[in-house]
Amino acid sequence: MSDHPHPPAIEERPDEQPDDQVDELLDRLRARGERITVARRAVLETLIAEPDSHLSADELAGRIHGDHPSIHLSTVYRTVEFLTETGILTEVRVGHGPSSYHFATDAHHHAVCDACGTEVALPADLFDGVITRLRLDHGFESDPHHLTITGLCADCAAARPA
Amino acid sequence: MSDHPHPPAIEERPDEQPDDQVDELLDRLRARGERITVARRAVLETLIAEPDSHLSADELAGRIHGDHPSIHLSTVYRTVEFLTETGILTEVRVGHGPSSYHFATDAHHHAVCDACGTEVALPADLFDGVITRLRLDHGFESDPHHLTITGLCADCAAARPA
DNA sequence: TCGTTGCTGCGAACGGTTCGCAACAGCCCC
DNA sequence: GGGGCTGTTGCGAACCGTTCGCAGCAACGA
Repeated sequence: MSDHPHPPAIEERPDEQPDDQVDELLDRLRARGERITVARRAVLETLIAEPDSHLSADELAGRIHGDHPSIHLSTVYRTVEFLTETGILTEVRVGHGPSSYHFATDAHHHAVCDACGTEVALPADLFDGVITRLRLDHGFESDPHHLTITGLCADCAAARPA
Repeated sequence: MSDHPHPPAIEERPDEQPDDQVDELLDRLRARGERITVARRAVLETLIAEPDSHLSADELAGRIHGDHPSIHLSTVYRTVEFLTETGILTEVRVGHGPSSYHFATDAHHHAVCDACGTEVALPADLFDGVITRLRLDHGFESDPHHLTITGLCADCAAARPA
C-alpha cells in the first residue's frame, strides 16, 4: 500500500469529467499493482456522482444496485475498507450510526450533532493549533485533514432547554 | 461551571469517602424525583471504585456481578444511559469498539489511537479556541469538557513506517 | 490463452446495543 | 406498615452494522 498513513490528496480538477476522475483514481490503483474491479469502479463512480455527500456502506450498495445488482453489501464493505486504507477515501464515524465515506481529497473536519446527526463541514485549518499541541505534548499524531468533533448543532442547541 | 447545555459538574471532594460520594449523587437523583435502585447504586459504586478508568457496559456488568449477580447487562445499559442523560456520567466512544463511561466531573478530553485503542487524557482547556470558533462561526455548541480526537499514539506512530 | 492470485457472492456469525413484556420494587399516601 | 401507582428490572429475542469463511470467478501477467 502506501508509505504514509495519510497519503497526499489527488489533484483537484473541477473541469474534469466524472469518468475521467474515476479513471485517474483507477490508474493510481493500477500503478500500485492493485486490481481494477467492477466493484471498485462502481464505488468510486457512485461517490463522484454525489460530490458533497457522505454515504454509508449500505447507501452505497443501494445506489450501486441500480447498475450492478450483483454487487454484494459485503463487497462494498471490503471495497470501502480497501479504498480507505489506500488513502482514496476517508471514513467518518458519526455517533451511534453507521460509518460513512467520502473522498480524502475533500479535506475538512466535521462537527456532528449528537441530537439530530447533522454534519457540519469545518475548515481544514481549524485544528492546527490543537494538533500541534498534541504532537509536542503527547507525541500523538492526528490526521490534520479529517477529524470529527461532537456537540449540538445550532438548531438543536436552541431547541434544548439550557 | 457554565451556562452550556451540559449540566453542572458535581463538586469534587477528594477527602470524602466513596460511599458518601455515591450517596451524594443518589441524593441528587432523589431531589429530581428519580428513583434510587440497586442497579443505579451499583453502577455508581463500581465507577467510584476505579476512579480513573473508563468502563464499558460489559465491563461494568462484569464487576457488578460480583456483588449483584442478578443485575442484567441490559439493565446496565439502561442505567448508564439514564445516568448520562442526567449528566452524572459521560459516554466516550472509541473507534469501532464499545462505548465507555466515566464521571462527568472528571473534565478532560481524550485522544484515542486508531491503531491500538490507547486513550490519552488531554487537558480540559485544549479545545477552548476551537470551541469558540465553532460557536461563533457555526452556531455549534460543543461540550467543552468531553471531546474525543483520533489519530496515532506515540508508539504506533513510531512503529508505523513514516 | 492460460495460470496465478486476489476479489467476489453468499450466507452465517459476530459484537454491541435495544426492545417488548411480564414481574418486581420504590416511593407516596393513608 | 400496608396498599397502590408507576417506573425499573430480568429475560430473551431481535436488531444493526460489520466481519468472516469458503468456493467460484475474474483481472492481469506471461
